[in-house]
Amino acid sequence: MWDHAGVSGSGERGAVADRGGRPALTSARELAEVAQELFLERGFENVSVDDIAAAAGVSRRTFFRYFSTKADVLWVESPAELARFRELLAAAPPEEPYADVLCRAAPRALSHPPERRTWALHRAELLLTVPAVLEKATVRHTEWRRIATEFVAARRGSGPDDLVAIAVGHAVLAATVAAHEYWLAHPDQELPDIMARFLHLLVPAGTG
Amino acid sequence: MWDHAGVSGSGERGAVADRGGRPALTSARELAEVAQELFLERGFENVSVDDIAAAAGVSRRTFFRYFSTKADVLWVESPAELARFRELLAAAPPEEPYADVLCRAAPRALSHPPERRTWALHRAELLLTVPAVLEKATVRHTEWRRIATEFVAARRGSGPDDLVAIAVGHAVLAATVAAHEYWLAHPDQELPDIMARFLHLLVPAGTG
DNA sequence: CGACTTCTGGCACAGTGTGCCATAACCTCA
DNA sequence: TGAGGTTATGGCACACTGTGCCAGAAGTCG
Repeated sequence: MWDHAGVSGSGERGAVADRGGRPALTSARELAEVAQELFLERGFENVSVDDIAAAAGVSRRTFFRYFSTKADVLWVESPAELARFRELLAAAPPEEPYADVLCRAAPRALSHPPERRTWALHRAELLLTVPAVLEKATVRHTEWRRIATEFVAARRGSGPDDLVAIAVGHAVLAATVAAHEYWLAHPDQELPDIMARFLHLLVPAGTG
Repeated sequence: MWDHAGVSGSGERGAVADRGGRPALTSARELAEVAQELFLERGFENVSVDDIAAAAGVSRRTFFRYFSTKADVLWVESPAELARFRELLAAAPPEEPYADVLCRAAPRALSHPPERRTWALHRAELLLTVPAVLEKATVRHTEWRRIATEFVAARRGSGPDDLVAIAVGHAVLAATVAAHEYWLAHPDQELPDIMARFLHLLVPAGTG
């Protein structure tokens, strides 16, 4: 999940040296591209970091400067998606019920242009089926959840102990994960639609 | 989470040779005990498998015969808890609404005798705060969720594509995780109570 | 005793991730 | 042209994880 185009966040070194210094040989995106291709060909565990580095024309050591983990290479877009989620929530009209805002913002933050569809599907497949990758998901999931929780807490004027805010955060995450799994099983349907359905099922609506 | 006493499942070799052969020097439980102690003292990442093995009086190689991963040592009780969850669901009266059954069974499957309380808290802390451990949680979470989903699907007479069953499964898991996190922040409260509250908030009840 | 079974320990090996350091490639300013 | 600063790279050594392989220990049974 979290598949979408956008500007990479942390690992990005950029292809151009704008502040002087030696220009980078590659970029986080380029590495991610190469890696994902190899993963799809041979399977995640059958591709070593050396393989990725070699295919990208850099050294192993350099790879680990762009990504701190072999699995992290599949989460390049995550910071952009999280940022978009945050922005969509912040831009929502204050009088709109928070449940509605979330049900609208979450699918949109993870939507992608049509030409990226198969790419996103491939990515989702890797993220959801490869255990080693799935495990690394926890950190991103927590962040995604935290955004929703804090949004609800702010709307409700409550603190970090608000059971409802916590519950809604978990519900949003659960719906997101569920939707991606369902999408893999039914690639003919559209991810945002699936997400919306799960969100309406899962987000506690009775409380405003 | 998933903290409770019970008979370990897979890794258990037992302390007695009942089918002939050399008797085991240790047991999965014993290893887990030693390991958890070390983790609490020095922190998960500052304890190597060699350390655990040495403290338990076995070789590194033997440790990996009991547990396939260093983190797995913290999930010894998991099979027992999953089994209990399954049993509680199976034993529920068929006329009771599935949401009620789940809200009753889930907290009970993870409840523990009072003398294990601090032990369970320590365990939960390790499971929820140490990234390397948290990551390994996904597999157990999936199983926990699957049990709930299949139970609901059976009750509703639906298949694996039933959105409601999937959503409820995710809701049960979300409530379980949320409850454990909340418990860590409020150790004075009782875990089953917290779980019940989150379950009532999160499990879609409108659908029977 | 020998035959069979199970658990153990040691070793070698591939792979991951990190710290350290020398060096390459670019900038600006003189 | 060259010096000094900055950034990226590459190589090496190292600790650790997890696995395959195999010899051998320690029981049971006939």
